[in-house]
This record gives sequence, C-alpha cells and structure tokens, in this order.
Amino acid sequence: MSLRYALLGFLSTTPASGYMLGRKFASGAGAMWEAFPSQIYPELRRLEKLGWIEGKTSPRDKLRRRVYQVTALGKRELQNWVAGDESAHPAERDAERVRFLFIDRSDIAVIRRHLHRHLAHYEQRLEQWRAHRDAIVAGTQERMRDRLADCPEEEKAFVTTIKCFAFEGLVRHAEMEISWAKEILAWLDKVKGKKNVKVLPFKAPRQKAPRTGGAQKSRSKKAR
Amino acid sequence: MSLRYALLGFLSTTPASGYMLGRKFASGAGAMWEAFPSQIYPELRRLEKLGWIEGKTSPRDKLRRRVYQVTALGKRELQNWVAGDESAHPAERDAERVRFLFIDRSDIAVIRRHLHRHLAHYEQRLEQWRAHRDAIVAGTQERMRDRLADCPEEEKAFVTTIKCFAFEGLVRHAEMEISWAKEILAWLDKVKGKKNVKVLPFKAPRQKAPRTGGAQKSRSKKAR
DNA sequence: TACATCATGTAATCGGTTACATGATTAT
DNA sequence: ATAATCATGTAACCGATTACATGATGTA
Repeated sequence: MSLRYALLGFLSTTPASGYMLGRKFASGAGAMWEAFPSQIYPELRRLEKLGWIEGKTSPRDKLRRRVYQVTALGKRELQNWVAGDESAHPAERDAERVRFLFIDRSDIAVIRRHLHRHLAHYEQRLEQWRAHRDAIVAGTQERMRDRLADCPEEEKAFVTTIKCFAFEGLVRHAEMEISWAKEILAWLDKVKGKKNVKVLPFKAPRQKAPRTGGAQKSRSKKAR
Repeated sequence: MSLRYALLGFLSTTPASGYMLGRKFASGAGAMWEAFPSQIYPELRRLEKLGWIEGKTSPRDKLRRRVYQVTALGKRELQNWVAGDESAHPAERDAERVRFLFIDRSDIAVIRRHLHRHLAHYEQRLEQWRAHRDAIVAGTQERMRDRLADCPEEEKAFVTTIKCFAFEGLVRHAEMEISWAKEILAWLDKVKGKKNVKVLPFKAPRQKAPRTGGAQKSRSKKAR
C-alpha cells in the first residue's frame, strides 16, 4: 500500500503523468521509492477510481499523456496515512548483509571484491541523495519550489528543514555503509591476505548484565 | 531467491527444523532476514528436492520434526552465491522515510510522535543487534561455537571478526537512525511548537559541481 | 479439562518483477 | 529510413503476507 501514498505524495506538490513519475522514481526527487511502469499505471487508475486523484488527457495531445492532480479527498487521505500510528517499518531483509555474514569461508580476495562493490553502490547513492539535500537547502529543487509556492512565508523555513532532514537520513545511511566497508578493507590490509590473524578490531565488551546473545538459558548445563 | 540462501547459510553451521528456523529468523541469530513459516516450509522442501539439504524425521519423534542438514552440494551452492558478482542490493523502498518526507503539513505534535516511534523501533533493534555482536566477541553465541568447531585454530579470530562486522553494520545503522531522530526532536524543541522558525540546522552548501567559471557565490541569503 | 506452545503444512491474495505489445514523436 | 525516446498499457510469474487447518505435547 505504500506505492499508493508515494505516488499521492509526489502528486500532492507537482501534477505529473505516469511516465514522469516512473522517471522521477527511478532516479530523481523520489529517490526513496522505486517502481516499474507496469505497477505505476494500474495504481494511478485505481487512485483515480477512488477519487483521490484526477487525470486529464488533453485532446490536442497526440501522445495522449494523462496528467494527474491530487483531489481534496486525496490530500486528506495522504495526511491521514502520514499521521497514522501503524509503523511502516518493513521486515528486516538485508540480502547483502546476509551474504557478508556467510562470506568468512571465501578467499580474502572475494571479500575485498564484495566490499568494493558495496562501496561503489553506496557512493553512487550518497552522491544522489546529497545532491537532493543540497538542492533543497539551496532552493534550486523544482518540486520544493512548487511546495513552497502555496506556503505561508513564515513556514517556509520549517518545511524546507523537514524535507532536508528526510534526505539527510539517507545521506547518513550511505555514509555509514561507506565507512563500514572502508574499515573492513583497512583491517584486511593489515591481515595481508592471510586468515591467520592477530590484529583484532573488536575487543570483548564488558558485561553489565548477564544478558546472553541467543537463549535465555545460561550455559550452566546443556539439556540432554 | 535470498530466503533460499539465508536458510542454507543458517543450516550450514547448525542443523535445524523449519520451526526452529522460523523462530530464530523472527528474533534471534537470523536477525537479518525475517520470514513466515508458510514461506519457510515449502522452501525447505524445494531445497531438499534440489539435493542442497537433507531432512530427517526420527521415527520415534511423535512430533515428526524434520531436521535439515546442508549437503556438500548445498555448501558449494552457498559459497557460489556468497562469492557471486551480482549485487543483491534491493530497490530503494523506505516507507517510513517517505512518510517523513510528507509530514511537513502535519502538526508538530504528530511529527514528534512519528519520531518517538522511530526511536522506539530502532532502540529495540539496536539492543538486539548489539547483543548478538557482543555475544560473538565474547564467544557465548551458540551458532558461532558450532561454526568454530570445524575451523582451524589459526582462522578462528578471522571468522569471528567477519561475523562481528556483519552485525556491526546493523548496529551502526540503528545508531544512525536514533541520532537522526534525536537531532530532529531537539530542533523541534527549539521551535517550541510553532512552524514559524528562525533556527535552521542546515546551512546552504558550498557549490562545487556547477562551477560556472566566475566568482564564487558566497552564502546565498536564506533559500528564497 | 482447557489452553498455550510445538510443529508442519495449504490456499488465497497481494505487491513487485519481467516480458511483451503498441503507437507516437524526435533526432540522425 | 532508422533508431531512440516518449508514453501507456497487459500478462505471466514470483516472493511475501494473511488466513486457516491439523494434530501432538506440556502445563494450569
């Protein structure tokens, strides 16, 4: 159900066609949600049937583009969703991390390649997200200008800051992944291609509570 | 296809039944991948048909538990996946972040509630992931002991460190989300319930990319 | 006895992906 | 003329979620 609200949210500041939404979603202002055209077009039709958005095709337009706008009802529904209490946190499902968890049996060269790909991936995203955040601060982002157009003068700084913080979260995530990968690569450099390691980057934590990692049973005696 | 390898990876150190995998996946050693029983059981059967795992039901077991072990073929397939070049980074699809992006029209009380839920969510995960990491360092995690059992003495430190780093990534992500939310809450405190804001946490970035070849623009005065 | 938990499944459904179809416009 | 891009879709499929079914074991 989140694609629905991602589309609605996008359209709430800037009317757009399905094609434009697809483009922007792929790499643009909607860098938080990716979707394929085959999912976007039917969803827009459903949204229109619900009366949350309204599409218009200009009869003179030979490309029969359908440009959608959010209705008053749609705006209310978006605000209800945004303000809702149900957490939208998705289930933990991090395939790359799982891969890394089981990479210890691979050659160090394989581990290094994995980390370099990880780096490349997040460096690209960092650049993209940072550009968005900076454009919002600088006031050069088009959608942000649309948003501020119908906004009381005294609230403009507030709205801009909230939008910045949204992208700031993504920026920090990318930065974290990059420093994580770099740290491991630096550690692997010290190890010099051998798994016979003495240099340990982790020290045993001081236990403050006898809280174990797996079961609540302490290791006093194994069952059976 | 990742559930397949998550299951395979888990079973590669510790034989387990479908039920146990479901439990561990929900909140345990497999805190990186969540799955429902209705997905786990059929996948295990498929894996068995492929010959990657082998299940045994003890005839004396009235609960007819089916305990699976990874075969030699399964271990090879797992290593092939782990070492694979295709990036398993999922499409960007962060519903909570999208929500925050469109929260600027809501009351500040609503924004605060949203951030408090965000905090609660990641504080819980942080505790869970930190416990795992610490248990691995301390050598008290059961699955880690299984992994180290058939491991040459001189490689134990290496393997332990890799596993730690895997959970360290999750720990840092949770820490980032927590400090992100706290920062925004602190900013909202300064604002004191009004959207008429003067306190700006972001300053306009120095432009480096669009170098127009003239004088450097010093601070643009407040975004529009 | 009744209820919670252990343990394994099936069926319907939903969201997301891949593949394919169709036609118009713009650039080479 | 050809290719690339604009623009909107349909169909088949796959992975994940919800709901439901079944029976055994352990505990109040």
